[in-house]
Amino acid sequence: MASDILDELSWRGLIAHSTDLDALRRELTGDRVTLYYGCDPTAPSLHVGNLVGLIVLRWFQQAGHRPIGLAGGATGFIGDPGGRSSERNLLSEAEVTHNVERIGEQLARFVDLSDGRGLLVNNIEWTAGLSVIDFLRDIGKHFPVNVMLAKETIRNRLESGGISYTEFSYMLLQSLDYLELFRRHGCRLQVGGSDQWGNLTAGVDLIRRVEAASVHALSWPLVTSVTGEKFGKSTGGGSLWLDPELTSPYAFFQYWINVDDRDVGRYLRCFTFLAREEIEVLEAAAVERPAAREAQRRLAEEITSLVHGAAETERVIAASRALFGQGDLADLDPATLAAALAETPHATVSAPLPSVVDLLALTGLAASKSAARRTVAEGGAYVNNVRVADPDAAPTAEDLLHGRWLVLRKGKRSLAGVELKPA
RNA sequence: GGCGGGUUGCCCGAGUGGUCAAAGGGAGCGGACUGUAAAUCCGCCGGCUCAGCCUACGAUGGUUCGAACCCAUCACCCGCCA
Repeated sequence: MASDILDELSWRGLIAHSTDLDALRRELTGDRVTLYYGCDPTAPSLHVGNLVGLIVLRWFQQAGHRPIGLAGGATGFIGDPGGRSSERNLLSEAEVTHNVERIGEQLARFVDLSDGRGLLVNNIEWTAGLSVIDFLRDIGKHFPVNVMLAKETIRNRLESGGISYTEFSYMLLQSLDYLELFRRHGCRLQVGGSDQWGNLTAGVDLIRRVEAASVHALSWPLVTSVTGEKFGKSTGGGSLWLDPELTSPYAFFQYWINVDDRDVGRYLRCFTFLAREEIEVLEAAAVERPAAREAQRRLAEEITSLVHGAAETERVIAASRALFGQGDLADLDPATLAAALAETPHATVSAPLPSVVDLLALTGLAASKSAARRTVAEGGAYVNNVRVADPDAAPTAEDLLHGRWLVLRKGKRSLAGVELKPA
């Protein structure tokens, strides 16, 4: 049963590279294997880019193995040179500490930590007390610089303007993590995105040299959308965060609802735990009846409940159904309308209603009043689904739904609520 | 330490005294079309009290009627030399 894990991951498009796959498969069919995935605390939240890692950990846990989530309190200070063309800005200690805490909470939601079935660690534990001399003698000695220079991440940086010694050293720290987890917890597998492959194998090499042990690394392909690298960037341009404070569950849900038809099958495979047969049915449906958007709906529901829980997902679905439904907004009952608008960006205003331009800016639908003015001029502004022509006109009392609300829309899919505060 | 090159709007990148809120591309936004999709076409894309005004071309100061463009100083980046 547990032997199916690699096949499962492979079917889901989650295997890019691996060290000896057959040897890994043998280990996985035997005893419980301990594996780890690390995230650096570069922000106070993980984003969808890290979601694959969390999902992979859970797959392994479900297959009976023991996952370790690592929050990089130490590596977060250094900055991973991979995937970028220039140096990172260093974070302050307070930022890193705060971020580690938040990220730990998120990791804990995907990995069952009860009864030692999973672990949460911070690499500051074994690096804080490490002296420079010990580090250079015990770790640095095992890293041939010529090998490091050949790694793709380093090479890219050398070609695009250089790299500091600090970031150059990142690989050593990540390798040290693997070594420590091997020693402390018998960790024999590190998983990560394919951009981490160089760091993953560096750890494997270090363990072979120091401990004469053969351990494994497994990477998944970086998830991309058909239209290019903008995956994970929400339509507003920012990242899609897992933290509801940074990306509202409504916006999160909407992102997945709007996924391109060509991507939806792939995303169902790698971002959900739905059974193969079910995904195949959904993929077929997406081809045969694209208008129904069943696959996107299911994808959005699954991922949103994975990240934000079933209850929040119910609220978001209800809101989307109410606001994007065919019916007249005026027909929605007050409770439904209020609940729906609560999920969208919204603003509260008092007595004399502001102009449409002000409302667009106030709710954040438009980045500025100038942008709002443009939207109106372009015919993209709607109040209660009715296009607005005059940017300076203010909605009247008759426009208010149930005497209190306005549904503001920009374009086809950006909605916001406005509530009139009772005088 | 020396010499040379560079720093432009979300990103890339043109611009070397007025015609510059700054070419072009990408991203993004709106419209038409539609399926809260893609493709295509059209329009937009610094801010504001919007036929006008304000702020911007690494920072500061200067020359000039006038500077992203000239000069000086500083900061950072890149290359070559020591």
